[in-house]
Amino acid sequence: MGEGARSVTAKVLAMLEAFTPATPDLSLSELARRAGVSLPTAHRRAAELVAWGALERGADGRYRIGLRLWEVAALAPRGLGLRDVAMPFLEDLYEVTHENVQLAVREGLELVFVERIAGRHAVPVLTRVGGRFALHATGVGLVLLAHAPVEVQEQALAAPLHAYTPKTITDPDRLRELLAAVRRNGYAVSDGQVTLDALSVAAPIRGADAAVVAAVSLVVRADTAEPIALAPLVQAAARGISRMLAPRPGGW
Amino acid sequence: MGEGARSVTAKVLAMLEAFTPATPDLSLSELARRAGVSLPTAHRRAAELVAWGALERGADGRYRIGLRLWEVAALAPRGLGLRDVAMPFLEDLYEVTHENVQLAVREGLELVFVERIAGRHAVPVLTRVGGRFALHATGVGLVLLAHAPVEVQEQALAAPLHAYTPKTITDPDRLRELLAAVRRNGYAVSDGQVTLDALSVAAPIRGADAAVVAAVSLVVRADTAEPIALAPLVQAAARGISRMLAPRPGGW
DNA sequence: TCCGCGCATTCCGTTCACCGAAACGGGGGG
DNA sequence: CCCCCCGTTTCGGTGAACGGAATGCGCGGA
Repeated sequence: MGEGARSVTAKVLAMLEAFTPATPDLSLSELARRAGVSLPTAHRRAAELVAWGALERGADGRYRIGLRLWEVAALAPRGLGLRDVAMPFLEDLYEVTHENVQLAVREGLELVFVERIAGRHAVPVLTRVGGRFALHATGVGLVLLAHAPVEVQEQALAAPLHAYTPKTITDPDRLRELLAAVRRNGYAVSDGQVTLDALSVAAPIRGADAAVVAAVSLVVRADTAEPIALAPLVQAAARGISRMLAPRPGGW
Repeated sequence: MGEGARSVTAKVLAMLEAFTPATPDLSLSELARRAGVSLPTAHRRAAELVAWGALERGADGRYRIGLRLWEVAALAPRGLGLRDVAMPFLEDLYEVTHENVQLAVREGLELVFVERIAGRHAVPVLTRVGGRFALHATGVGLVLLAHAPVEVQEQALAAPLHAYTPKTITDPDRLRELLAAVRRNGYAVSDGQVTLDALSVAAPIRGADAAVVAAVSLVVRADTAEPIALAPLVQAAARGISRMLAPRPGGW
């Protein structure tokens, strides 16, 4: 949001944005400070947001994101809309492997995790439904980047690429080659590129116009499987989901 | 929202609320009409919401709920926060049965579905993640109502109760008895009360202070199982989730 | 072809919704 | 007692927000 004079809408949105996974509940003063609005303004806007249900205020006086906001947000076609279509296929993939299954979409230069199914014994992963991550390291991220518009690819490669582990590929030229291989192979592999103990294989999901709109991946413990063995599974799930997203009356 | 003069925040929220499962995408005029704001106002506010990501405008000029809103809303403790905790148990329940698994919370006089896992061959159910439903007919609804504050129960029973099928219990006295049985038994059964072909068994999930904060259910095709056989499964899942919600450092 | 309708976008004079500094009261700690 | 932080309320000033009107566009029907 711009500095100085800000619209009411901008302030309200800034207040919603003040909540993060690290700060899921906030006092009024914290909320005002994080949103960059004065205390009385935060107080007034918060009262409205609470009355509507976008925020909830607990007995402790602290604010949290409210269920009503989530209800409305659940209508986002690229969020739960996509997830609803994909869910049966994600379930199948999970059931066969009992490993992490992830569904993600690209948002600008990042990915957003739309769904994640993980059993209790699956390898821990640094992802959260609704959370964002870089494109260049994860399996789903690589798929989304490989199929993104060229401008997006070049933009992503022009920025400094964070090295999550010694195996993360941060050299733009190497990454370009990798992205070309992803497009050629029809799947991406991320081996120890996010955490050293995790291997993920991801495949592209195509939407109504055959453009890649999301990616699905399996994340397993490194050294427990070969990517080649996992790829057909993941690709089958991706193809199934793509089929469901294909054009038809009232389609997505 | 009040009539006549309305705050900016109220108008913005009314615009978000204009989207429904039946109308997930709207033209500007439709959005303005549904939200009860003038066209220029809707145009201005929509532009801000789109810039921030709460709404997305497609090439067709139509507006949809945006991914950014969902990202923020994913932080709702009673939404995906609860779902994250419950997911492994829901998965277990799904895997044993391959039937519909549902997770819901109470919001006023209605329930909101927080999660739903359904295989491709499960009985069709009238539920949608993020959607609302009455309390008096579904398994999860009965559990939530049975454990709701007395004022809520009396309020719900005082309203006209919709009969989804001839088997739906709409008589307040009969419903009171049923709710008492739910509390006694530790689970609820809804047999043909929502759709004639569906039987659901639900159990309460308790939060940090042992109060019932959610309910989990299994929905199967009627006449394919006995509630008594399903109840222990559902209750085990509910107990597992409750355990994860129990007080502990940084707990939910 | 012309006309009517609905749509989306922009303009502009008016006004009241919104603002934040300040005040107030409460709680906790030294 | 003083200090600090918090949350809530007050109130005069003002500019952000408003909507009717105008404009231009596309579409369908006569």
